[in-house]
Amino acid sequence: MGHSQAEKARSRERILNAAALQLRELGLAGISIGELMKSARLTHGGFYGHFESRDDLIAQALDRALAEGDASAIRAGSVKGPRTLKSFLNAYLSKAHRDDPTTGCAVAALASDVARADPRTRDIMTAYLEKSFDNIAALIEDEDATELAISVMCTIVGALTLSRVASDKEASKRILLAARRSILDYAELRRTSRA
Amino acid sequence: MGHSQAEKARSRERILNAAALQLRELGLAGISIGELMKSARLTHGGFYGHFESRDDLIAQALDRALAEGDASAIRAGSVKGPRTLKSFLNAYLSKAHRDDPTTGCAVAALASDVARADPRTRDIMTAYLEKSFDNIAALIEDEDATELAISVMCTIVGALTLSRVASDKEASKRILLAARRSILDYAELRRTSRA
DNA sequence: TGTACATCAGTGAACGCGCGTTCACTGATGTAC
DNA sequence: TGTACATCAGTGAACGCGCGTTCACTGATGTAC
Repeated sequence: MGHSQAEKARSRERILNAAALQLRELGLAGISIGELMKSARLTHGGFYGHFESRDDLIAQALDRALAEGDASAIRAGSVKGPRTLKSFLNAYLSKAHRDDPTTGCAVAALASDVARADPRTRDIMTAYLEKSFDNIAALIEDEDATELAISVMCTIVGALTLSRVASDKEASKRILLAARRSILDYAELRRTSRA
Repeated sequence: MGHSQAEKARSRERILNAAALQLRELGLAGISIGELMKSARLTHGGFYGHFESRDDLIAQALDRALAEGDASAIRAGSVKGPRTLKSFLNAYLSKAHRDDPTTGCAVAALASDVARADPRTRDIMTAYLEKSFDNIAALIEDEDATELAISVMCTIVGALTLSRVASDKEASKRILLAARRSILDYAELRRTSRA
């Protein structure tokens, strides 16, 4: 069985990582402690040695899912060359991201779930949203970068979510492309109209 | 008790209307047949005289919620004067709409839920999305109205959802305003740059 | 108009099930001598 | 180095609960005579 502090910490990590994936796959309501512990190669009873309650786990898993989705977007967006608005959009609005919610952006995967959740849970995503706005604003040269960044975030989250709703492959692709083109076109128009 | 066909149909309507509200309030996973029947002033057992199963109910309630949310947006958007992109956005991205999901747009309320649902459920929302794109396109004079309409839909659904996530009143308002201003600004820039 | 009967919308007890949570226990490891 | 004991991460049976679903039943209404 083993019981060093380090081993316990490792178990906790396995649970939390699995939860961050399952949260995005199944939604806030879809996570089950039994299934979660099974996928962390443990039995359900041990859960309460690591977390206070299901709510506590969900709060922490949401935090992790947000950080992880963010990190993977940053990685994917800068694979070739420097990180630009365009490279970021290409990664975020890609088929790969659409088809694998479990490792992707937790906002797109969980926004309407979290909108219905208790304030504590909403606080967690709200804090991440502010960070996202800043990150996107940093990719834009514009006199009102923050406002544009907020609207870009709304568009890409909406587009990714709706592309996952769309049961028709063609329609799904069209949503991703329309969002991507409109954002880049708008950014360009603002730049030229300023000159 | 009463048992004319008309009375049964009226019971069914009560159930379906309550379901359409509760779906947007609680999400696909949040609807409970017991609670639903209670709020339709019936007992749980009677449910199966009206619907085949919970899944069947959810499919029909989603359809109704989408239609109802759409109708209310159209009504609100045309209260004063003619229906324009601006008046539509004012209604859709309003505090009133943000604060009452139960009677509002079912896409904003349920998109990430439906993204995880079975194809049958996704079909229902997909069909509605296509209609929405057309409705929005009709409000725009643009040479590529459809593409713009898709991106507008993504932005307003994202904005409304994220404004409901935001636990801070100020931040929530800022999201609605940023989306509204960006969309109108973009539409305007396209118009002037064409000339 | 009044009585007897058929219909069937709605009732409520019962079902099996999976859930979150608790807790007495196990047994591998670390520590003391 | 070897033995005895304490620690405590993880186990698994048990809990109460609410869920979706089934079904024998009730009793108000509509119909036939």
